[in-house]
Amino acid sequence: MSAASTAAETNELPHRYTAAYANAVEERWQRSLAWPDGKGYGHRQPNPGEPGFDASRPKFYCLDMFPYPSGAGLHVGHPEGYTATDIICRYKKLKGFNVLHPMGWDAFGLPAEQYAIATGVHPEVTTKKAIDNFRRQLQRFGFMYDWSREFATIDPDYYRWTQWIWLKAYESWFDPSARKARPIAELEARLAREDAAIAVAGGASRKWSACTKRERQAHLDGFRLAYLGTQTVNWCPKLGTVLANEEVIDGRSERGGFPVLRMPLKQWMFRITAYADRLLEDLALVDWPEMTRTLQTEWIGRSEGAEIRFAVDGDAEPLTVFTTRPDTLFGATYMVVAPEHALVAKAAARGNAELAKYVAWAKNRSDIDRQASKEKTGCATGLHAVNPATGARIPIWTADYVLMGYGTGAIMAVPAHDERDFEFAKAFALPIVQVVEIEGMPFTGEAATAGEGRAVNSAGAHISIDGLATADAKKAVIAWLEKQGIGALRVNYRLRDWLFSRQRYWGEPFPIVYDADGNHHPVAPSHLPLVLPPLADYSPVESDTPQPPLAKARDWTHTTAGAAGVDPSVLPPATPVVRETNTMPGWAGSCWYYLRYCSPKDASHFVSPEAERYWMLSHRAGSGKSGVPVHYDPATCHTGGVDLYVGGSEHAVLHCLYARFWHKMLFDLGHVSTPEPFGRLFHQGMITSYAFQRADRSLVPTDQVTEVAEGEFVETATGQKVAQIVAKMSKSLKNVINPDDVIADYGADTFRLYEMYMGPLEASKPWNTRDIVGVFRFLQRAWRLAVDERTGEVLAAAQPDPKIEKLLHRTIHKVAEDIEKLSFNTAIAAMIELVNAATRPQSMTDPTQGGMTRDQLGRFARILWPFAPHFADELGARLGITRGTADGPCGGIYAGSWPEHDPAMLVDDEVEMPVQIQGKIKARLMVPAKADAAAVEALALAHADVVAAIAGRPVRKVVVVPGRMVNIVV
RNA sequence: GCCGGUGUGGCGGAACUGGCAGACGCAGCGGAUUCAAAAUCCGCCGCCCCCUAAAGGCUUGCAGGUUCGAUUCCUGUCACCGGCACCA
Repeated sequence: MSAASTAAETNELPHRYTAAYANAVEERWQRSLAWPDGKGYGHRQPNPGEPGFDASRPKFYCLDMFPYPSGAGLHVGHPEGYTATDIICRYKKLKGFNVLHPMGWDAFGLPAEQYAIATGVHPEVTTKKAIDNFRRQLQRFGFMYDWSREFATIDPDYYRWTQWIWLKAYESWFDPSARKARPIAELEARLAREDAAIAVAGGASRKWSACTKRERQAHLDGFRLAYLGTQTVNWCPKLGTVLANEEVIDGRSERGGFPVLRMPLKQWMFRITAYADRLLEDLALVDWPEMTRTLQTEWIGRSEGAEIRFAVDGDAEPLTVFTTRPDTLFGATYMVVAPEHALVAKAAARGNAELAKYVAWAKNRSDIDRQASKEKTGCATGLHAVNPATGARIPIWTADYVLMGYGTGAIMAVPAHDERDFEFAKAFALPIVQVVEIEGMPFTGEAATAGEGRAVNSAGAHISIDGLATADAKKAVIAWLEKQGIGALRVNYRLRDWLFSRQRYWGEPFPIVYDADGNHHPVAPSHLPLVLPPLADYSPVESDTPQPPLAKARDWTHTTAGAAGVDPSVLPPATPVVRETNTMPGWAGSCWYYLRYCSPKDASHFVSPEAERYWMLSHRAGSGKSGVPVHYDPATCHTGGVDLYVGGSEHAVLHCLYARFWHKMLFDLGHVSTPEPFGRLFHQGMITSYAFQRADRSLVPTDQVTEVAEGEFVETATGQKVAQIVAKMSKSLKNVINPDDVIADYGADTFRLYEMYMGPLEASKPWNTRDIVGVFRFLQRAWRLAVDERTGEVLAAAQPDPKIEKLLHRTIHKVAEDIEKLSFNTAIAAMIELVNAATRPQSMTDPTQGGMTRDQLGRFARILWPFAPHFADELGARLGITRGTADGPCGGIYAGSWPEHDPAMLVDDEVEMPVQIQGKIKARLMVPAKADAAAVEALALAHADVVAAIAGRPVRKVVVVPGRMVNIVV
């Protein structure tokens, strides 16, 4: 299948565009455009204020999702998005934009650490090797990144600022009245000024001035955006680490089968829930795929309802629940609390053995198990609550279908109108009372009826809502609850605060120390970075209590406040302290990397304010403003951020939500100028591969299959027929394509063209090696059109062919339009059509006849340049239009030189119009493009074929769409 | 179960705002060139009916609807893919 030529051909046609020739051309251009420092090649984009910066040009910030360099190198999915962004960036350069297109490495995290533990090679070594390999591969594709801006998240110069941003969150709180983050010092000053009463340990409250420093600190800690909180996690003592839910099966670790405990663990959290509403609202302002916005909306999961406090028999503390259906309060016949709920512990303390047993069982039941079996389980607590509407004494149960992490971890159960409550009531013989009548859904007692309707059986001594529609009933109940002081309107979110600690080595250390009393204190920003200490043994510790690997670095963890860099006003320098040994999760570094690219070398800011403003802030199209805005103005500015962000939809929720959260914090604190990080987001589809499937749906590796006939495959060993299907590429199926091999066989330009020609960028599509030759032949044909394969001389027509000139204008127009739409497959199709039309027939012996003129070839080279840059640069050089120096604005073809097209060339004088009768085409007719409807109708009705088809029937109606078609109804 | 997406020739795909379905590429077939082959150039190429051709009929997952006209809009339905999943 190799496109390599034979030796004989090479001798005869030394300038034939073969794979070897393409590779030589590509490597030569990559060398000739290389920067003297050897750090890359291509386009270096200066910042405002730097030499060579042109303020008159518009800006375009285009970003690829941060790659995680694995030891396996690039797979064919990586270059798909990267080629797309390279095309649009090169196009924007030809259109005269200042283009920021950076690349770097997301290099902390679990995969590298697991690999290191398995191989015994330090993650720093393997990670750096993987980065070097990734960079080499990306450069071989000819992607014109600004390599002068490259960095990795593991660089101390970078994670210094990751730690700095985390400290900003630590030092801030969310002010609900202003709906934004503010320095916590402002809160502290206000509390002192107002001498506010604050809650202190033991449930008492005390004036600020009467509180101890500790009490004040504890109060403030409850407001921090980065705070120490407790969350139930899957802890595996044997593995010495926390496990994700999907890594736990039947209470045991997926790997090794070791017992896993669900235990509460104190860890660093982010108060992302404070931003839930803004994260939701601002989704309306960004140009993102509808699907992604929907996913984030559902992830945040806003729901409106009420909080209701039920009095508990024999307990001063009420039981608070959240419900979206306060109108069904009369139907609440029992209560359920999560097994982790504080009330359960109180009840169990009375010596209820059965309850204790149930709770112990439920607590260790993993989420996976709960999902596998939705059979209702539970246990009565022996406690009772009072339904405030009916005054009835109702039992309080505990059951694991109520989740501690949502709402208040407690519900009022309305079995008549909630499927889950109904199942539970049936299982434990609890009373069921209908309180809503739904049209078309009579309540029979056989099943719950969920939905809106009218309240029934809802009249009591204190409140009556009978007959009210659900919406009104809700309002009435909430108003009554508020008046009684036992409830209120409340908004609840599915989104939970973000667990930000990992018991792992390969991550950013937290700039935090603890004193002897366990109080935490920040490291002063001036002492950053807090460098990850080198550790020879970074494998997890087997233990019943979490002991992160960093705990082994005793010399590092045990230090003094002064040595750690704690401000002397906070702790005296000689105070012994212990460092935080958890590290940040893999997400940390990717939450703000797009900002660092704006000024990657700035030693005094995480991003230079001027650079940040230039690249991130812009006026909205049609706002009538131009130039760089001074500050964000919602009336005239774009929501902001990166102009085009391209990456897979697997990051649609977590990464894109976390980054938005960080960005909004920084925006509130005045460190960035836009409310959103990514103005426009696009997901490229997945590149799949063919795989083979037996009749029983099991899969067969590709190398164990033989094609016996066109499209017919059998398993080689058994001769059984197998079906060809589309599947993800995987090592086990042996259907993985290595980009290096494809480049060797066809060259990088062909690879780029093939991936863009496969189909729409957003669609997932199967790799088919057989199809690559199509775009390779296109390049060969284009080369042959312009260059003599024997001599290497340019072959140009002396005179332009008017038909080709017209087609060239149309192609220029279409390619520009399609690039703007990211419709690269159709842009390439248009260029193929142009080249096919201009190709000389074999019978044409005089090369100055046919083909294109030098000028036409030059314009063609420019529109091809974004797609196949090496080819276009080589052609451009032969035509004398390529500068070919490393520091040119584009490296190759000139910036701002996208060819003009003449709009007059896009219209035809005469058009062919089909004539339909009853919607079926019966004739075709050539009419002047400007002909009016009446004239076209007359021409159509006079046409011989039309007359014959009408066959004397009366014409009832004639529809004429000028320039399109004629439809005659008889 | 819920939400979202996608279904077009042998294959990947194209089609503006409801207006000629199948651009372009692959595969296949035929021809020119060649001693021959490769490469190249030219042409054919949705399905059915048919010896062939003309003519005709059918065709955008399936069944309906709206319309002069539907791949496009609406209703129902099937299949596949993705996400969420006891969220009160």
